[in-house]
Amino acid sequence: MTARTARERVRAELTREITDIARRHLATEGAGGLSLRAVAREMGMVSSAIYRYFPSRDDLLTALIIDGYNALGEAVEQADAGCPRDDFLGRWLTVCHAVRDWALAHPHEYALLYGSPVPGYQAPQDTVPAAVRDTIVFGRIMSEAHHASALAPAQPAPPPPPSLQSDAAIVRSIIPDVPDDVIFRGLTAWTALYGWVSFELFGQFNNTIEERRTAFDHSMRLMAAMMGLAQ
Amino acid sequence: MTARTARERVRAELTREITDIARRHLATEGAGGLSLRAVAREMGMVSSAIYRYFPSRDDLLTALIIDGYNALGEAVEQADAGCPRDDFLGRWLTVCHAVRDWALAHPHEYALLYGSPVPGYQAPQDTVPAAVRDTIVFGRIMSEAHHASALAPAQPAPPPPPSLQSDAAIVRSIIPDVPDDVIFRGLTAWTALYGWVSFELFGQFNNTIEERRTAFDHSMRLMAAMMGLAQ
DNA sequence: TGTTCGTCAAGAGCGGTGCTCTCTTTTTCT
DNA sequence: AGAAAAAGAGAGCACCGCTCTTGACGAACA
Repeated sequence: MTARTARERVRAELTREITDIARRHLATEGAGGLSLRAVAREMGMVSSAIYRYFPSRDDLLTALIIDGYNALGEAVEQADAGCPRDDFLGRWLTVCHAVRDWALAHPHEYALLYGSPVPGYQAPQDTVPAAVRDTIVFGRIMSEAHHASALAPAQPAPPPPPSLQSDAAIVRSIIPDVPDDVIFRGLTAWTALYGWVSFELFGQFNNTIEERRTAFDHSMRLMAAMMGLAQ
Repeated sequence: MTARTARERVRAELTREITDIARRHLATEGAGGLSLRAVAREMGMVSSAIYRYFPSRDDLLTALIIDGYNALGEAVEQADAGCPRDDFLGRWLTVCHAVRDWALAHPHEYALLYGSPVPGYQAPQDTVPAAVRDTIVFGRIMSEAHHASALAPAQPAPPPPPSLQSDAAIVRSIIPDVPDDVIFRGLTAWTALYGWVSFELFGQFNNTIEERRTAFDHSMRLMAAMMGLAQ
C-alpha cells in the first residue's frame, strides 16, 4: 500500500529518515545519548518539528526497539534457513552464533532489547510480535528435534514440578507439542544463551575470558547436551 | 581508623548521607534518574556543593556500584554460610536463590551491576574486588565439590577445546584446582544463573512464566545436573 | 594569641535536554 | 476558490551536569 498523496509520501520518507539517524546515534552514543534535538539538528529541522512524527522520545525508542527485534529475528531466521533441516545440533549452534554475532555487531541495539529497561519507559504491547521472532525459530528447532526423536534421553534430572504445568502450556505456543521436561530444558538453554551474550557484551568477561567465540561455542554445546541434542 | 579532626568526621558523615540518599533515589528512579541536583536538594545543599564530595556523577555511580556488589556478595556469602558444608547441591541452590532474591529486592541496583552499561561510563578497576565476591563463593562450592568427589561424571559432552586452556587458567584463580571441564561447566551455569535473573527482572518473562520462583529453581537444578552435582 | 591558608557552601551561569504552546505557512479536500 | 488539516518555526519552561567565582569559617602555624 503505497502512499497516495505527496504529503503522505514525504511524511513516510521523513519518518524513515528520523529513525535512520536515530539508529545511527543509538549505535554511537547508546540509548541514553539519543537526543531528539540532535536528530532534528542533523535533519536541518527545528526540534519541535520532530514531535509531529514521534510524539515523544519514548515513541521513537519503541520504533527502534521494534526495528531491532526484527533485525535480530531476521538474522536468526536466515541463519537457521541455511542449515540442513535434520541437523538439529548444527541448527542450534548456528542460531546461537547468529544471536551473538548480531549482538556484537549492534551492541547498543542489543542493550536496548535485552539490557536494563530504560527508566520510566514501558514497552508497549506492539513490540511483542517482533520480539518473539527469534524465539519462534528456536522453538521450531526444539519441536522438530523432539518429533524426529533426536532428543536423546538426557542425563537424569528432576522432572518439572506440577505447578509449572500452566506455564509450560503457555510456552508450548512457541515450542509446540513437546512434553514439559523439554519445555523447561529449552527455556533454560535459551536464557543461558542470552545470559552469555549479555555477560560478554556488558563487560562481565573482561580480563577473564579472552577466547570468547570458542568459549561461547563450547558453552552452547554443553547446553545442547543438557537438552539432549545428539552428539 | 576513625577520623581525626572534626572536619574530617563531618565530611565522612556527609559523604555517607549523600550515598544513602542517592541509593534511595536509585531505588525509586533507576540509574538514569539519579540526579546530583535532586540529592543536593534533599540534603538542603546547593547543587554545586555536592561536587566537593563527588567530583562527578560518575564517581557517585561508582560508589553505588561498589556498595551494590558488596551487598550482593555479602548476601551470597551469608546464604552459603548457613548451609551444611557437604551438601553441595543445597549450597548451589541456596546461592542461586540468594542472588535472585537480592536482585528482586534491589532491581535498580542489580540493573546497575549487571544491566546495560551506563553510556559513557567506564567502571574503574577498584570495583573488581567487590564484584567478584559472589563469584568466589560459587567457585569455592565447585572446588570443594570436586575435591569431595561430589561431581558425578556428568552426561557425555565435548571436552573444552585446547585453545581455552589459558582462559581456564585465569578462571582457576576463582575456582581453584579443578580440571578445565569443570571450569567451563561452572562458567556456563554461572552465566545461566545471571541470565535467568536478568531475563526475569528485565521483563522478558512477562506474560509467559508466572511461577517464577519454581521455574527458576527447576532451571537451576537442571544446571546442577549439567555440572554433575549429585541428585 | 593572632594570622594565614586550605576547605567548603553558595550563587550565577553555560550549554544541553524533553516537551509545550503559539503562530505562520503549506498542502489537501470539498 | 475557500475551508480545513497538517507541518514547520520560534519562544519558552523546567530540568540536567558541570564550572567558576566569591565569601565565610575552621585549623594549623608563627
